[in-house]
Amino acid sequence: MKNKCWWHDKFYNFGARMTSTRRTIIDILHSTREHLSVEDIFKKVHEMNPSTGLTTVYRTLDLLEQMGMAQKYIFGDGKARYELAINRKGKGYHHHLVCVKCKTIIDYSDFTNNEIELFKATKTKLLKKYNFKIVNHVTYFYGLCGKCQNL
Amino acid sequence: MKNKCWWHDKFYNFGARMTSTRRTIIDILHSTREHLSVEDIFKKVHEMNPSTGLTTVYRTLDLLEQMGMAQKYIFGDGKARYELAINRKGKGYHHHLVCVKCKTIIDYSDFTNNEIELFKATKTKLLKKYNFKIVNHVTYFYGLCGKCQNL
DNA sequence: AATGAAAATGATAATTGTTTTCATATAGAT
DNA sequence: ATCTATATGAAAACAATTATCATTTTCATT
Ligand SMILES: [Mn+2]
Ligand SMILES: [Mn+2]
Ligand SMILES: [Zn+2]
Ligand SMILES: [Zn+2]
Repeated sequence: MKNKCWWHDKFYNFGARMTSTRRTIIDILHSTREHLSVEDIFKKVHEMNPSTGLTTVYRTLDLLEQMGMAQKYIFGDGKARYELAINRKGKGYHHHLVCVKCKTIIDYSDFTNNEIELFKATKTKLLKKYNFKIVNHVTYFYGLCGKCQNL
Repeated sequence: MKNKCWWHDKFYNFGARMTSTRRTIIDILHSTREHLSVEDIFKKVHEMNPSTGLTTVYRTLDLLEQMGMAQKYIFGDGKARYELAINRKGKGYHHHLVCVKCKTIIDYSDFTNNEIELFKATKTKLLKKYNFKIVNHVTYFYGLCGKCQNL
């Protein structure tokens, strides 16, 4: 692994090394808008380098999550799914709409000011009332996507 | 199983029968404020009737969820947890605060009018914008409980 | 460029939570 | 009391994830 890239330092500061498999996985996550399962990612890695083991994919995703570079989701189909926390388009924090029928996942990030305000208020309230310090929150909206409503 | 109870009809309408194990499990869920794992529930059932199998506990919880009597949660420790949807104290829909350190789970149900209003608005917005029909939503607040903040 | 210690990897086995299977037992309508 | 659909328990199967350990790779130091 010769040439550096922007995340080299991130890894270094975390006491981790940059390897080609890790870079491949980051690239894969970068290049999709989907919420890939570990198996999905493994298959894609395998196309580039068939000698890579599934274990390494698990370990890398775990690392990325700990570094705050990736988000892990458990939508309810029994397998973890991952997404870059900060992607190329700067898409940051967002929620998810999960179709209970076809399992499609839609990102929902266009929050209204009202929604943003409210979260801040809730944060304050929970700290006061329950002495609970929120570091993040996750919301899943379950329902029916357009297609599935007409079946 | 002789005497009827209030949920007898609920079962009947669902084409399900009332059995002593099912009643035991409902009682267990009724008598706690915790979010019990399947294993937790199995242990308690086992105290009352050691011949009950774990499979039946799984099956019963599944049934209760399908009937809308229980809620299943996956908080992130890899095991499902259950809670009665409508309990004796009439506690209904609520969110959860999950301490990332000690894994304590706190119920959070005292929503402000503002919060309730906003959810309705969001529901409408999502239907309009994504043509997505929400049937329910789940929010997990992750953070540090009072105790764990001072460690 | 060669060296060496720390970190990463892959193959395999082990673990864990959950589901399936199937023969037997039970609920509850008749 | 009888009968049939439903529920059950034991065991095996399953699927996702994690642990183990010998080998390879990274990268700071020579
Ligand atoms: Mn997303
Ligand atoms: Mn709860
Ligand atoms: Zn759908
Ligand atoms: Zn805590």
